[in-house]
Amino acid sequence: MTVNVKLNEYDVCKRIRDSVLEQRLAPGTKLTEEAICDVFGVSRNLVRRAFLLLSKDNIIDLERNKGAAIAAPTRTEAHQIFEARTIMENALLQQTMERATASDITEMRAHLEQEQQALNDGDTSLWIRLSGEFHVVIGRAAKNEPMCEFLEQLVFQSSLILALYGNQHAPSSCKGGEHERIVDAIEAKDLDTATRIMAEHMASLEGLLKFETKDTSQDLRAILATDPMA
Amino acid sequence: MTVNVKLNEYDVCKRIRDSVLEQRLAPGTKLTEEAICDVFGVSRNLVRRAFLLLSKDNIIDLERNKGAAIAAPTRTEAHQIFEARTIMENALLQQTMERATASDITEMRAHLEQEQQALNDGDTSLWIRLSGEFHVVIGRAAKNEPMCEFLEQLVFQSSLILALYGNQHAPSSCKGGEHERIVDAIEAKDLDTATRIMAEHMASLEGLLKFETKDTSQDLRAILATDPMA
DNA sequence: GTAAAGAGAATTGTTAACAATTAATTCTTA
DNA sequence: TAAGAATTAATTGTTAACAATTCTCTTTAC
Repeated sequence: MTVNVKLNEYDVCKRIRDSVLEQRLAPGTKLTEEAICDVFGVSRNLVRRAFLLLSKDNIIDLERNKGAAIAAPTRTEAHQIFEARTIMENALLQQTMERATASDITEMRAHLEQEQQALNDGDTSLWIRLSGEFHVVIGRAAKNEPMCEFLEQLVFQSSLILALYGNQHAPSSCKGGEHERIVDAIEAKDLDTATRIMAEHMASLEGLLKFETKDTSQDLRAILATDPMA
Repeated sequence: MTVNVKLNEYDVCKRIRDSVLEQRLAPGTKLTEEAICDVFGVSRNLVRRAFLLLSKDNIIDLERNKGAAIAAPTRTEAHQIFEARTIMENALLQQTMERATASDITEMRAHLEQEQQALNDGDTSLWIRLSGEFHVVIGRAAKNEPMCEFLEQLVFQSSLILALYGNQHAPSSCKGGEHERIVDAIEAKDLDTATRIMAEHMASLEGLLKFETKDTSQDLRAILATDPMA
C-alpha cells in the first residue's frame, strides 16, 4: 500500500509532470481541479498552486476562468524549442567536455545501464523518460545550474512535442547507441565527435515529427493514480 | 489618483519585480504576506500565489513556514548566472544577426533613445531597467521565444547581483555607447564586431562585482507603493 | 432544421476563519 | 547577568463556504 505522506504543491507538480513525460497524459488533455484533488487526495487550493507552477514551466496551459490543459505546442513553438535545445546541448557539451569529472562519467555510464535495462524489460515509458534524462545528466556535468535547468525544461518539452507530433517516439531513435557514443567521446575529450553525434542525434529526433492532430480525451484517474516510486 | 483596477497575481509579481529591478528593493529584504497585502490591497491568497511565481523565477527565496525574501545569490550562483548570460547573449546575437528585420533595428534605435533620455533626465533607476531591457530587445530579434525568455531571466538576475555586489552599478558601465555600437554592428551584419563588443560589455559588467555583504532592512510600503505606470 | 436565448449544472475564483508553525518576549534559575 | 524554559505574539499554512464565470442542455422562434 502506498504510504500516505501529505503531498505539497511540488509533489503534485512532479506527479503530473512524470505522467506527461511517460506519455500517460497526452498533450491537450483537460485537467479539472476536482479530478486532481480526488486523484491525489489534496485540497483545491494546493492543486491551483500546482497548476500555477506547471504553467510557468509550460507544462500546462492555464487560462483564466477556463482551467488547465496539458500544453500542446504549436508547430512554430515546437521548432523554436528544438532549435533552443540544439543550441543549449551544444553549449553545455563544450563546458561538460572541460569540466566533467571521473564521477560524472561514472554517473553517465550508470545512466546508460538504466536505459539499457528499461529497453530490455520492455518498459517503454520508463525508457522514454530515461532517454530524456540522459541529456540532463550530460548537462549537469557542465556545472552551470541555470543553463542545466533550462535544458531540463527544453528536454521535457521535446518529449511533449514528440508525444504530440511524433510518429512513434519509442525506440526508433536513441537506440542506435548514440548516447553511449556521446559518453565515449566525452571521456576521450573529443569535442568534435561529441558535437557531431549530438547534432545528428537532435536532427534525427526532430526528423520524427509529423505535425498532424491527435485525439486527447483520457481517463485522468487511471493515468495519474500510479505512483512511480511505489 | 491611481485607478483601482483589480490586480491579479501576475500584476503583483511585476510590481515587485520592477521594484527589485530599479533597486528600490534590495536583495535579502524580507517580504511578509501581510505587508504586500496592504501595499497592493489584495488578498493573502493572491500574494501567496505571486510569491510562488516569483520564487520560480528565482526573484525571491521561499522557505516553507519561513516566508519570502528577495533573492540574494551567492558568489558561485552569481558567477554561473553571468556565465550563462554570456553564452546566451552570444548564441542569440548570432541568430539576431541572421534574422533581425528593419523594424527590429528601428526598435533597437528607439530603445537607445529611451536610455539616453533617462540618462539625461538623471532618472537612474529607470536607466538601470532600460539598460537591462536593451539586451532583451536584441534577443527578441533572434525570434526564439524560449531562449529570449531565459535571457530575460538572466538579465534580471544580473541586475539583482549588481545591486548586491556591485560597487556602484549606475552609469559606470554601458554608458560608453557600447549599446549603440552593438546595434551599429548588427545593422552592418558585422558578427565579429558585435560579438566582441558584447563580450567586452559582459566582462566589464562582471568586473563591477565586489562580493561583500550589505545591509538589507527597508520600508516596504514606501518602496512598493509607487506605480511606475502612473 | 438551425440558431438564438435561457435555465441549470459544472467549474473556477475569492474570501475569511481557523490551525500550525515560527519568532519574540517574559520569566525563572543558577 | 546570562542561559534556558515557558508564554505570548506574529506569521504562515489550510480549509470550507460562498461568489462569479463558463459550459451544457433544453426550449423557443424563425
